[in-house]
Amino acid sequence: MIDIKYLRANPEVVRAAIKNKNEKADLDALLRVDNQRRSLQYSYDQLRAQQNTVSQQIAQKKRAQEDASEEIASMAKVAAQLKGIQADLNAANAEIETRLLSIPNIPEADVRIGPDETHNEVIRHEGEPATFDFEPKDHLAIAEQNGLLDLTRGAKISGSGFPIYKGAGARLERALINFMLEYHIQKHGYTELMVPLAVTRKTMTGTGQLPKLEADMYHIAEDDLFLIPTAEVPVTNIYADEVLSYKDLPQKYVAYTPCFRREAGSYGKDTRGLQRLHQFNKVEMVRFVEPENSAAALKEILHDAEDILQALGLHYRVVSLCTGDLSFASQKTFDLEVWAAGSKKYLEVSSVSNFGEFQARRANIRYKDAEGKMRHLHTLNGSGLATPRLMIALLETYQQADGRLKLPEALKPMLELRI
RNA sequence: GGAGAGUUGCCGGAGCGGUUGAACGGGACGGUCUCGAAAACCGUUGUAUCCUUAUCGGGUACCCAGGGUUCGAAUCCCUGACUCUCCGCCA
Repeated sequence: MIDIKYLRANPEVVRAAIKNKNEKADLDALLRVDNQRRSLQYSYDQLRAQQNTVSQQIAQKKRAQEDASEEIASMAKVAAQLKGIQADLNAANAEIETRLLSIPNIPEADVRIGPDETHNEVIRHEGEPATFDFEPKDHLAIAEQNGLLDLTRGAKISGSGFPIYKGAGARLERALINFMLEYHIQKHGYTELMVPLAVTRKTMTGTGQLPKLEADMYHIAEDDLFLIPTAEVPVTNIYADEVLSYKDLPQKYVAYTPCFRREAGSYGKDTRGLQRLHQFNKVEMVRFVEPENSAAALKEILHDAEDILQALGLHYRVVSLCTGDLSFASQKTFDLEVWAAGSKKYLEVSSVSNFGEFQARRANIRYKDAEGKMRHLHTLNGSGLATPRLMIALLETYQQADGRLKLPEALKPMLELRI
């Protein structure tokens, strides 16, 4: 959530951010209601002050057994007046809240301005693409030959986009999740959390998925709960409506969860095999930091995610997202795209973002700094990593001429696989 | 799913509808004392918003949330959320 005081002072900055992020929001209407609200609040406060004073006089008179009917009569009028103002004030506050929730975060100054992903900037490449002395197959062919997946039956029981991992495929998936969790816990110092997979509307609003993305969520109407699209949602919200101490910061959490995405309107776009799913597994890193440390923390999370790809010997590139491709809540994001050697393309396996105080404002997460001042902390997160496309890259990179796989050493301790 | 109890400030815990932002105790912070510490004593101890985004000072709101009654609500009424206990169901 944008600070309304900042918005009042810098409407043009916010207007530009909305435009550069391809969002829509009526700033003028918001500023107008904000003005109304403030003048209503002023009238309200004045009348209340009067009411409080006279009420005490009434109390005194009553105690002294004097007649206070005149005061009571005049206060009855004030009370009626207050009721009307209160109603207007509530309406104004509700409208401001609604409009404010639809204003995106402001991209950092060094984020390239561009309309869509074609304007993203590839910052660097790491590792070398695998080379073969045969024609490499794509992951579906490899999975089929080794019996790793059963997408047909997954679709039968739940619809397309709900994969079944089978036999060695299931074990590999489980090994990957465990490998990444342990890596972040042991080498990067994260604390693991296991969190609810269904969350409230308020929680979903706290991190910025709602109201914008409601159509992309699986919703349980009876309880008004949403299946999480990422562990970011429950993990970031663990401190909603709390005040931490600067001594508690920074905090680093890692969580594995399945993720659920309806992906409304994305049919037919890169959906082959495991590329785009309604349910997939992901290990997510989340950090709570003091504002002055969030830029450095962003780089650290990026490296934490990259470490996984490097440990698995995969070639990838780092992409800095332009404004048009930034998520609603993000102010700066790097994507990691892994090389799929058989499909011969880069696939996004991680998104690492700094949200500044945007989510902290929405979720009302504050902390007291060393001077005892109350401030909003900064939140960040990064996938570390999402498994489906990682699986694609692994299968395609480590395939051999006979169709069997020779998986990287790093996974050995997690699972003795012979496939 | 059924029955009951509860939700007050950093914590514990009071609070007849009218100087209650809230007794009392604890904690924390500052000070006195001390070579230093402990103890003792004194003082301070919230958030948001507005008046003026300096300071000082002041107004208003906040006792789970939202409504209602009243001149006036932490206190009365209604609805909801959550917590605890008992019963039922269940991995």
